[in-house]
Amino acid sequence: MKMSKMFVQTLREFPSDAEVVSHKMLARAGFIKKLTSGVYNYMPLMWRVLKKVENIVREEMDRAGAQELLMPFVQPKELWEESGRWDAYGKELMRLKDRHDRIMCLGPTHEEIITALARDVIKSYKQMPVNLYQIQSKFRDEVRPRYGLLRGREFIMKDAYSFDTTQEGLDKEYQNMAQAYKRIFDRCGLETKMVQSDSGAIGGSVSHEFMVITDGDAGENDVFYCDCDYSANSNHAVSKLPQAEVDGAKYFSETKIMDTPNTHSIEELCKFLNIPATIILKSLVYIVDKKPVIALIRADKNVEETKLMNAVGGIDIRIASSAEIAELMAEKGFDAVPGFIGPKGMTDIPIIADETVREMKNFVVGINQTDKHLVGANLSDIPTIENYVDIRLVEAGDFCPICGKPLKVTKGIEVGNIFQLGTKYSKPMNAVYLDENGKTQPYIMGCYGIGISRTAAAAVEAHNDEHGIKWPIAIAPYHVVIVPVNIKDELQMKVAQEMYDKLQAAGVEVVLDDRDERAGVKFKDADLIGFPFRVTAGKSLSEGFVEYKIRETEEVLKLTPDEAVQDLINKIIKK
RNA sequence: CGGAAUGUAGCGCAGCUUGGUAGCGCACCGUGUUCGGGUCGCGGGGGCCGCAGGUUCAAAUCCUGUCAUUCCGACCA
Repeated sequence: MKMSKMFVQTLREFPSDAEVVSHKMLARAGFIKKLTSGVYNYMPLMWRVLKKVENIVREEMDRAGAQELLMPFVQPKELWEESGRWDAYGKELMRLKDRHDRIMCLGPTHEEIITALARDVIKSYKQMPVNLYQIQSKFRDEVRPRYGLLRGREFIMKDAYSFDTTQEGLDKEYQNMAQAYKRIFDRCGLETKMVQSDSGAIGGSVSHEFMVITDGDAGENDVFYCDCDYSANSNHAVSKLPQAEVDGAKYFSETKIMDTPNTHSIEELCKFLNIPATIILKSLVYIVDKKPVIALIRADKNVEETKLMNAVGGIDIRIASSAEIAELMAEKGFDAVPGFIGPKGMTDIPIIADETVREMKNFVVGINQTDKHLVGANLSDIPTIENYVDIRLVEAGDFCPICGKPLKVTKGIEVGNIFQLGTKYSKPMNAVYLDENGKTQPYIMGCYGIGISRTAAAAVEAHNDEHGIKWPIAIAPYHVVIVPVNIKDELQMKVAQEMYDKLQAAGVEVVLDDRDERAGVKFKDADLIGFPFRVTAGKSLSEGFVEYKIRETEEVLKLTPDEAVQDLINKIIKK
């Protein structure tokens, strides 16, 4: 490729709407151009990168025994009603009408479609196991698109779906996919962690996310991990806690109601009573699927909302507003403001207690009276708790649940995920086969996603410096740029052209920067675009050398043109 | 969906307070100059000042509405 012909425009400055480094770099280097919020044109350089990621994914999926197909991007409402997700999925599902007023949606994922397809084709246990995948654009109408390709509304995704007759079969395929994912991200030059996670709206039980670990702003998820291999997303992490004072006996000799004026926060209450937060039972009101839920937890800890939501089997959760709390109090015949709420009298409302509550004794708890708390209370003094569930948000410094060492926390970008769906879709959609005994059974399903465009952006997050991108070789748009410093210098151009021809003949993807620009411009663009290698034909040609620069390490070698060509062929083609 | 800001040329911005010929830098075209880290000069082209109303002799500028974009929060792969 001649640089003079390339459809690309690098910018002198970063676009003002870019926040994270991958977005800034990709926009400035001419890889992407925004069409509208969260929707981007993939320019030729970007498309080359995306195709490379796709091909790695494709090769590894095929190698793992999966088969590629392509499903429709526009989907009918009816299938989503069958699975129950038409109402459950929320506003991210982009809904639209066709000319006959039939209601459709743009595919944010394809469980419904693949399940419907499978039930038409897979009639017998003999047709399984099977794993089907596709690579295509998805659309999710995100509330707030941002971070360029990391969180677009339209994005490219690989999604795979497996069908098995047994849980053992699913387990096996799940491991198979986990290994394929490891290979895929390794080949893309990305270091990832496989972490336990919540399965969110897709549903199911077991799931893991593949996270690119980054210290940049773009890491959206907290990942807790330990030297011993344990790692989990914050919405799924569990931990052991250090010993804490959980018996308030030395502060309270009897159980009684005490005046605690103006103690609206735990901090104020601690100060007023001169006690640690570990002997306060905190009561929080959440709204899960529009209905109130009370969460109880030791007051020095915080509730992890996804865990709480799962504990009551909901699909949507938020903390209650003070108006909603007031309404709830009025309904139950109390008159208390936040800060004095407690489980007392909360009949017909789910009360979920965290594991930390179990061992508390002689503690302080709200009793739904403003400016009062019950002190020296015990579990027998509050409504019977039927279920103790871990709903606690893990914090750095908590101890690893496996080995007991302190957990560390880091930020990660989720680039892939794997879920065990079980019969979550096959059952409601009546997607069944006949087993060996001629009995009808639902498929046991799994699903496996990789964000293709997000992976490319994550690679930029992980590989850049102040000058621009440093693409890993496997997904770089081109391997090498050859820069004749002055295109009017016949020797420089001749050597550059010869190297270009040889590299191209050997299968190296090479760009010849034949633009009539000053050296500085070409060097800046080469760094910005992020070619892994740059070969400069310039003044040292008088001594018979070209300059050979490795973008990743900034290492510069003086080689003869033939040596440079050979070295590149060795590194890129023969690797 | 709550809070905040911004819409002026492909990109980055000024002008708006105090209404009166639409500007600057980069990019683009022509030309000369320079030639190893975003040269320098001269000459050009390109804008319904987001959109719609209103006030006014006159609106990028003032008023109202609307749309879009971005940031913080909540949510989310």
